[in-house]
Amino acid sequence: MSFKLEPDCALLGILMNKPKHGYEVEAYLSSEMDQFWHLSMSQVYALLKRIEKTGLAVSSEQKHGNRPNKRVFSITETGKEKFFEWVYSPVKHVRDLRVELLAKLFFIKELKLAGGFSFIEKQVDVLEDKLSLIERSKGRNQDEFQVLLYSYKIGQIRSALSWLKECEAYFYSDRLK
Amino acid sequence: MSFKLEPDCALLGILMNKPKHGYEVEAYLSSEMDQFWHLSMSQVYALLKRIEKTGLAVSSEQKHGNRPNKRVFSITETGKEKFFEWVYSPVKHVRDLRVELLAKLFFIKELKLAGGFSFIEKQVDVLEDKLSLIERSKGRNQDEFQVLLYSYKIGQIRSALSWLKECEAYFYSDRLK
DNA sequence: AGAATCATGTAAGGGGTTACATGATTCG
DNA sequence: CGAATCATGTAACCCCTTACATGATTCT
Repeated sequence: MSFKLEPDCALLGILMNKPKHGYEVEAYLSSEMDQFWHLSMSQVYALLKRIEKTGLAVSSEQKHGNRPNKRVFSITETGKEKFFEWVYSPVKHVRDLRVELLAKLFFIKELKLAGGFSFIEKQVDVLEDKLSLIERSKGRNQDEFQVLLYSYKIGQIRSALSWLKECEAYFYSDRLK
Repeated sequence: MSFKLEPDCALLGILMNKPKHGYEVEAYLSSEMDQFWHLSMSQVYALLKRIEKTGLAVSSEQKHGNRPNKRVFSITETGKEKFFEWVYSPVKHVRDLRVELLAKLFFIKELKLAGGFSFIEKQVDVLEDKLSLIERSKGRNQDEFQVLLYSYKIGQIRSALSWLKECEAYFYSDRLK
């Protein structure tokens, strides 16, 4: 893992349905995902280049009239594997819920992938483990400031857990898969 | 503002009590602040250099025996102004509560600064404004996914707000200042 | 005619991480 | 005697942001 996975995997998700060129990817991002994630034009091109370099996608030029060529990126088999591995892995840190977990949920819904319900269960487990670890540490600790920090984390995790219940409702239709 | 304020201002806080050299700053960081914030040795040296370049601190070499010289950094008047401005400003984003707000609270307590209680009030106001904005947007919005995102944010802010009540208790002694 | 959209990038610059380089002293 | 601590940095590398450069087409 030589690069940060998050933005690359999300772009892979965008290429899952059909091959797209940079401008198209950006258009998709800003119309469908802008609510929770944003990438600049330049960054999209840079990431697509990186994704190609690491073998997760391949590109080919498409001519159209005398306008500049489009460089169309298609996801490879390796890319698909990477994407599925990513999309079904719960995030490890609470700070990654807002963007990365949202992105995963988005793709599971958007690409009509199976297992959304059980994916959320996995994320719940991760957070519950974290919660009980912190609660135990808090009990053992006397430092007032440290206790304040633990309280913060506990609050954030509890609120995330009850939000995940809402997410389960959103994925209710996948329940039997 | 040509640089990210957060780490620089925190280092300024460490220099507030007395001048320190790089190694000492790092030692302070890892013994007192490591619970919520970490900087590598190299990064400490780099940041101190930057702080000096921007006039927030000055350094002088101190010889001691035949060991390598210490470069001791002292905060300047400009640096102090910057620090006070930073330390009493509430953070604008929920994502900055965990590290940056904690750091501010830490310094207010550690340096026995006045106004901790009212600082927390300011932070509460910022979050309440954000909360009511989001709640209004949520009411107007029909998209299920967007609503899920709003729910997440609302949950995080509510939990942060009730945590700030705990912080007020921690700063109770400053109440009359 | 001028603005927005389509379409692709490069360049410069800042931020941060990890590894590397150096060397004395002090503790166990 | 070897490990940890004291003490300072540089170099390489990756990530991301902003600004810049180019040029056709289509909408108003």
